[in-house]
Amino acid sequence: MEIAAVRGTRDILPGESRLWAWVEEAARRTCARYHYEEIRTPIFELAALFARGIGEVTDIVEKEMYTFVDRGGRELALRPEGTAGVVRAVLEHKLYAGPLPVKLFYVGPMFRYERPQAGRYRQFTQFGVEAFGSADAALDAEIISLGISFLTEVGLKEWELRLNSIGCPVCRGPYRELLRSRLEPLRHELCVSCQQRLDRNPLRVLDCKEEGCRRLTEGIPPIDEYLCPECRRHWESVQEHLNALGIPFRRYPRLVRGLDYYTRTVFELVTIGLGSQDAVLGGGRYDGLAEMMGGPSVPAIGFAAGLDRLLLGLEAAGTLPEPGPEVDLYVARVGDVPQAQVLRLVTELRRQGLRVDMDFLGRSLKTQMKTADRLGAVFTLVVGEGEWERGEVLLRRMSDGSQEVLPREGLAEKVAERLAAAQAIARGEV
RNA sequence: GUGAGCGUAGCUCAGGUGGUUAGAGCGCCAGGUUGUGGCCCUGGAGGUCGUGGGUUCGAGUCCCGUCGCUCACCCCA
Repeated sequence: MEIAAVRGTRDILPGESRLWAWVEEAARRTCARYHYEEIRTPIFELAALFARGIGEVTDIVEKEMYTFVDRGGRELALRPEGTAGVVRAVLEHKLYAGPLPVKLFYVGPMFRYERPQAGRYRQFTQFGVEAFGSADAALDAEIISLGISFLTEVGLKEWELRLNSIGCPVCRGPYRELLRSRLEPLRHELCVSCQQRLDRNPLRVLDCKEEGCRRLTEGIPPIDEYLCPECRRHWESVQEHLNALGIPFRRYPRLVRGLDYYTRTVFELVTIGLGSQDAVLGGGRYDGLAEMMGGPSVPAIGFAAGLDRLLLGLEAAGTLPEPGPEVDLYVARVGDVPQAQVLRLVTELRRQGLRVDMDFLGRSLKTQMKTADRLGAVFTLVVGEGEWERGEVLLRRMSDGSQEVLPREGLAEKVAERLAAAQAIARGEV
């Protein structure tokens, strides 16, 4: 086999796929509780959408997009994140003209051309939430609360909420200039990438991990001391709401995030045990994005959670759910019973709603039992020559090995009864 | 794009200083019980040692290239 899954992509095999279904269900359940509804947007869009939405000078747009030209000459790109497409859809369908706020979520694959490493893939899956049409700080708190509810729902207990406000264009301008004027004289002492950041997006110097850069920026007052009155009020209100909800957070002045569209609130939920890719959920407010994309001014806030990363974190924490039984019933065939009749019986049982499998390899009873055991079958139905000729089958309860002979007629109902009883006992209800 | 580490059975890995038929555990299949799972025992199948070249009487082992994977930087979920 010389053809393998391409770099940065991977197959989710049975065993892991059940975990994905479980995480996505948790996301859907959580969204339902907060009344956020699902939106499904295309996996590819015009490349210009992302350039305009995310920012021309971001790494994502400059070097990480999967772009291609289709047969019609359109410049397209696989979506590198979810927000731009959702905003496009909201504008295109004028959802902002309906009941507000518009509260949406999505789950699906995103694509970025980066070097893969732990918790980072070229195709990865994000669960994201966006709310449009309100600048109320209570909505910021709701979104953050939703994010935490989701993490709680999947059993992630160790997290830290990092929170900051990066203001609006009005207050960010002067602060950017302050940064420039303070750092320009020290330019040669900054790391190479920070020297570039100084020209392009000075805010990003703040979250550089280089020790040297950190020291140089230590004395600079945090951005939240430079917020305009409206942004300051919003920032304080967000914190008050979180306090009222009992959600602990850490003010994190260095948190600025890399996407251009953020305004005011930015936040990150980080987890432990994930190496350097520990941010499992991140987002913020983007009040200017709709307008930047040619629509009316629609304030909005959202987050995206990396599900690949989240699953890694849960695995590291050892809190993933145990696999349950794969079938309710395994049907074992012994002797000269025609396979066609067994298949028919199995199909009847399945039509009753039971989860049933059977042997297709003509293996020994012992091996079939072993298979039933491995699948976690609650019962094994032994279809043997003798009983079959008398119109009977043998039902074995795997937990204790007890067996009973049942008539072939009306079997599905009987098995369903026994199964319900066994499951009630397993749940400790009896 | 930069740096480092690693490629041996389906999986996880052993294989001092080069030496004959390349091993283990788990998994799979069969048997021990001619109709009964978990535990145990026996046997079996399964490997171009990533790949190409070089050194050598001889390379899984040493050298170089190449491909792949992993981790980190960058950035981000």
